[in-house]
Amino acid sequence: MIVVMTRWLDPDEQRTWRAFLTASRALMATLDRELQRDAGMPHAYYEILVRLSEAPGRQLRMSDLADATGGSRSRLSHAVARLAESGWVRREDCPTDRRGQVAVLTDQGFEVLSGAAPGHVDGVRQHLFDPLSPAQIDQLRRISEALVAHLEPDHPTG
Amino acid sequence: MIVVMTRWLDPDEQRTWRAFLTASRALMATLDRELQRDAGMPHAYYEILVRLSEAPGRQLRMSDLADATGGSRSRLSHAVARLAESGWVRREDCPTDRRGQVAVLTDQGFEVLSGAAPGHVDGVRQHLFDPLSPAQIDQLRRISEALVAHLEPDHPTG
DNA sequence: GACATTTAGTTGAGCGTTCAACTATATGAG
DNA sequence: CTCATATAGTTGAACGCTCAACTAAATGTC
Repeated sequence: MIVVMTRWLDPDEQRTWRAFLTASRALMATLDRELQRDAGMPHAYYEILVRLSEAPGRQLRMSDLADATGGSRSRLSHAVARLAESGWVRREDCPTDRRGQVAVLTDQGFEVLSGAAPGHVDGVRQHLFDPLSPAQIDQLRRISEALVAHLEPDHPTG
Repeated sequence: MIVVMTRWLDPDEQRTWRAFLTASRALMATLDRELQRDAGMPHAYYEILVRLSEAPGRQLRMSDLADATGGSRSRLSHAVARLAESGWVRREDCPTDRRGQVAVLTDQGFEVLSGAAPGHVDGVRQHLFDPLSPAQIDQLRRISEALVAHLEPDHPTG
């Protein structure tokens, strides 16, 4: 039996990891707080509305919506239930698969989204893009895509 | 009254923002799941133990610990209560400020941390550092530090 | 065509975070 | 010294997410 020793993070890696942790956490916390304050919804719910608004007919199968927003089916089920209570999303039976459900963005949901979007985009600009140079923005895209490509293969969906 | 139009994200910015969102979410979700599975605690709690283990006497004032882990005092209060239930952290009155509390890492807490650390570091390596080139790792540090510098100034602490 | 397996989605409990309200002590102004 | 204010920390409710267990319908196999 061979036990491979853990290679610890050297000071530079330590610094990178903690900076990344602090930055992404602070960024998400800030955007979440802004969205909660201005639109009364967390960022995760905003994203659901965005994906629906972009889909043909402003509707999407639950599974597709779950994949698009990168969460479990369970999470989406709860989230759509909540969004339906608010009147921003409506559920419909899927005509082609009797197990399926389709989430539909309501007109009211579209209104709310339209009201929230400008402020949110301003926030993303202010907190993410403005502090970075064009070169850094490009680097961030490549880095993120490399990480996604590496992580995606096997992520459980609950 | 002047209303400044929101400048929407162009396709490139859109792509960068979504990639970053997906990457950081998937990364944190993965590390969280691994830590929960291997050590029975979420990443946020692991971080609390790490900070305590690094402090002189393995102890820290609640406020300092809250700042170090980048969360609200309320969150820390709840978290330390939970960690104390597990026997990993102990509270003590602060000798110099009678309002104050000191969180102390217990020997058992140190053991648990020592057991969890190798697996977690492996995870960070595997999911964050391995997919990136040395240049990208350097870029990520600079980008993260720029974002932190821009965000830190005013973040409410609840 | 019957039966095992897979897929779609829901449900409820448990947990961690947020928010607002609160207690208690420390600090600063007059 | 006194009173207003600021700081340290806690508390409970509301909320969103995870996990495991579950129902129901679709698909593959013999």
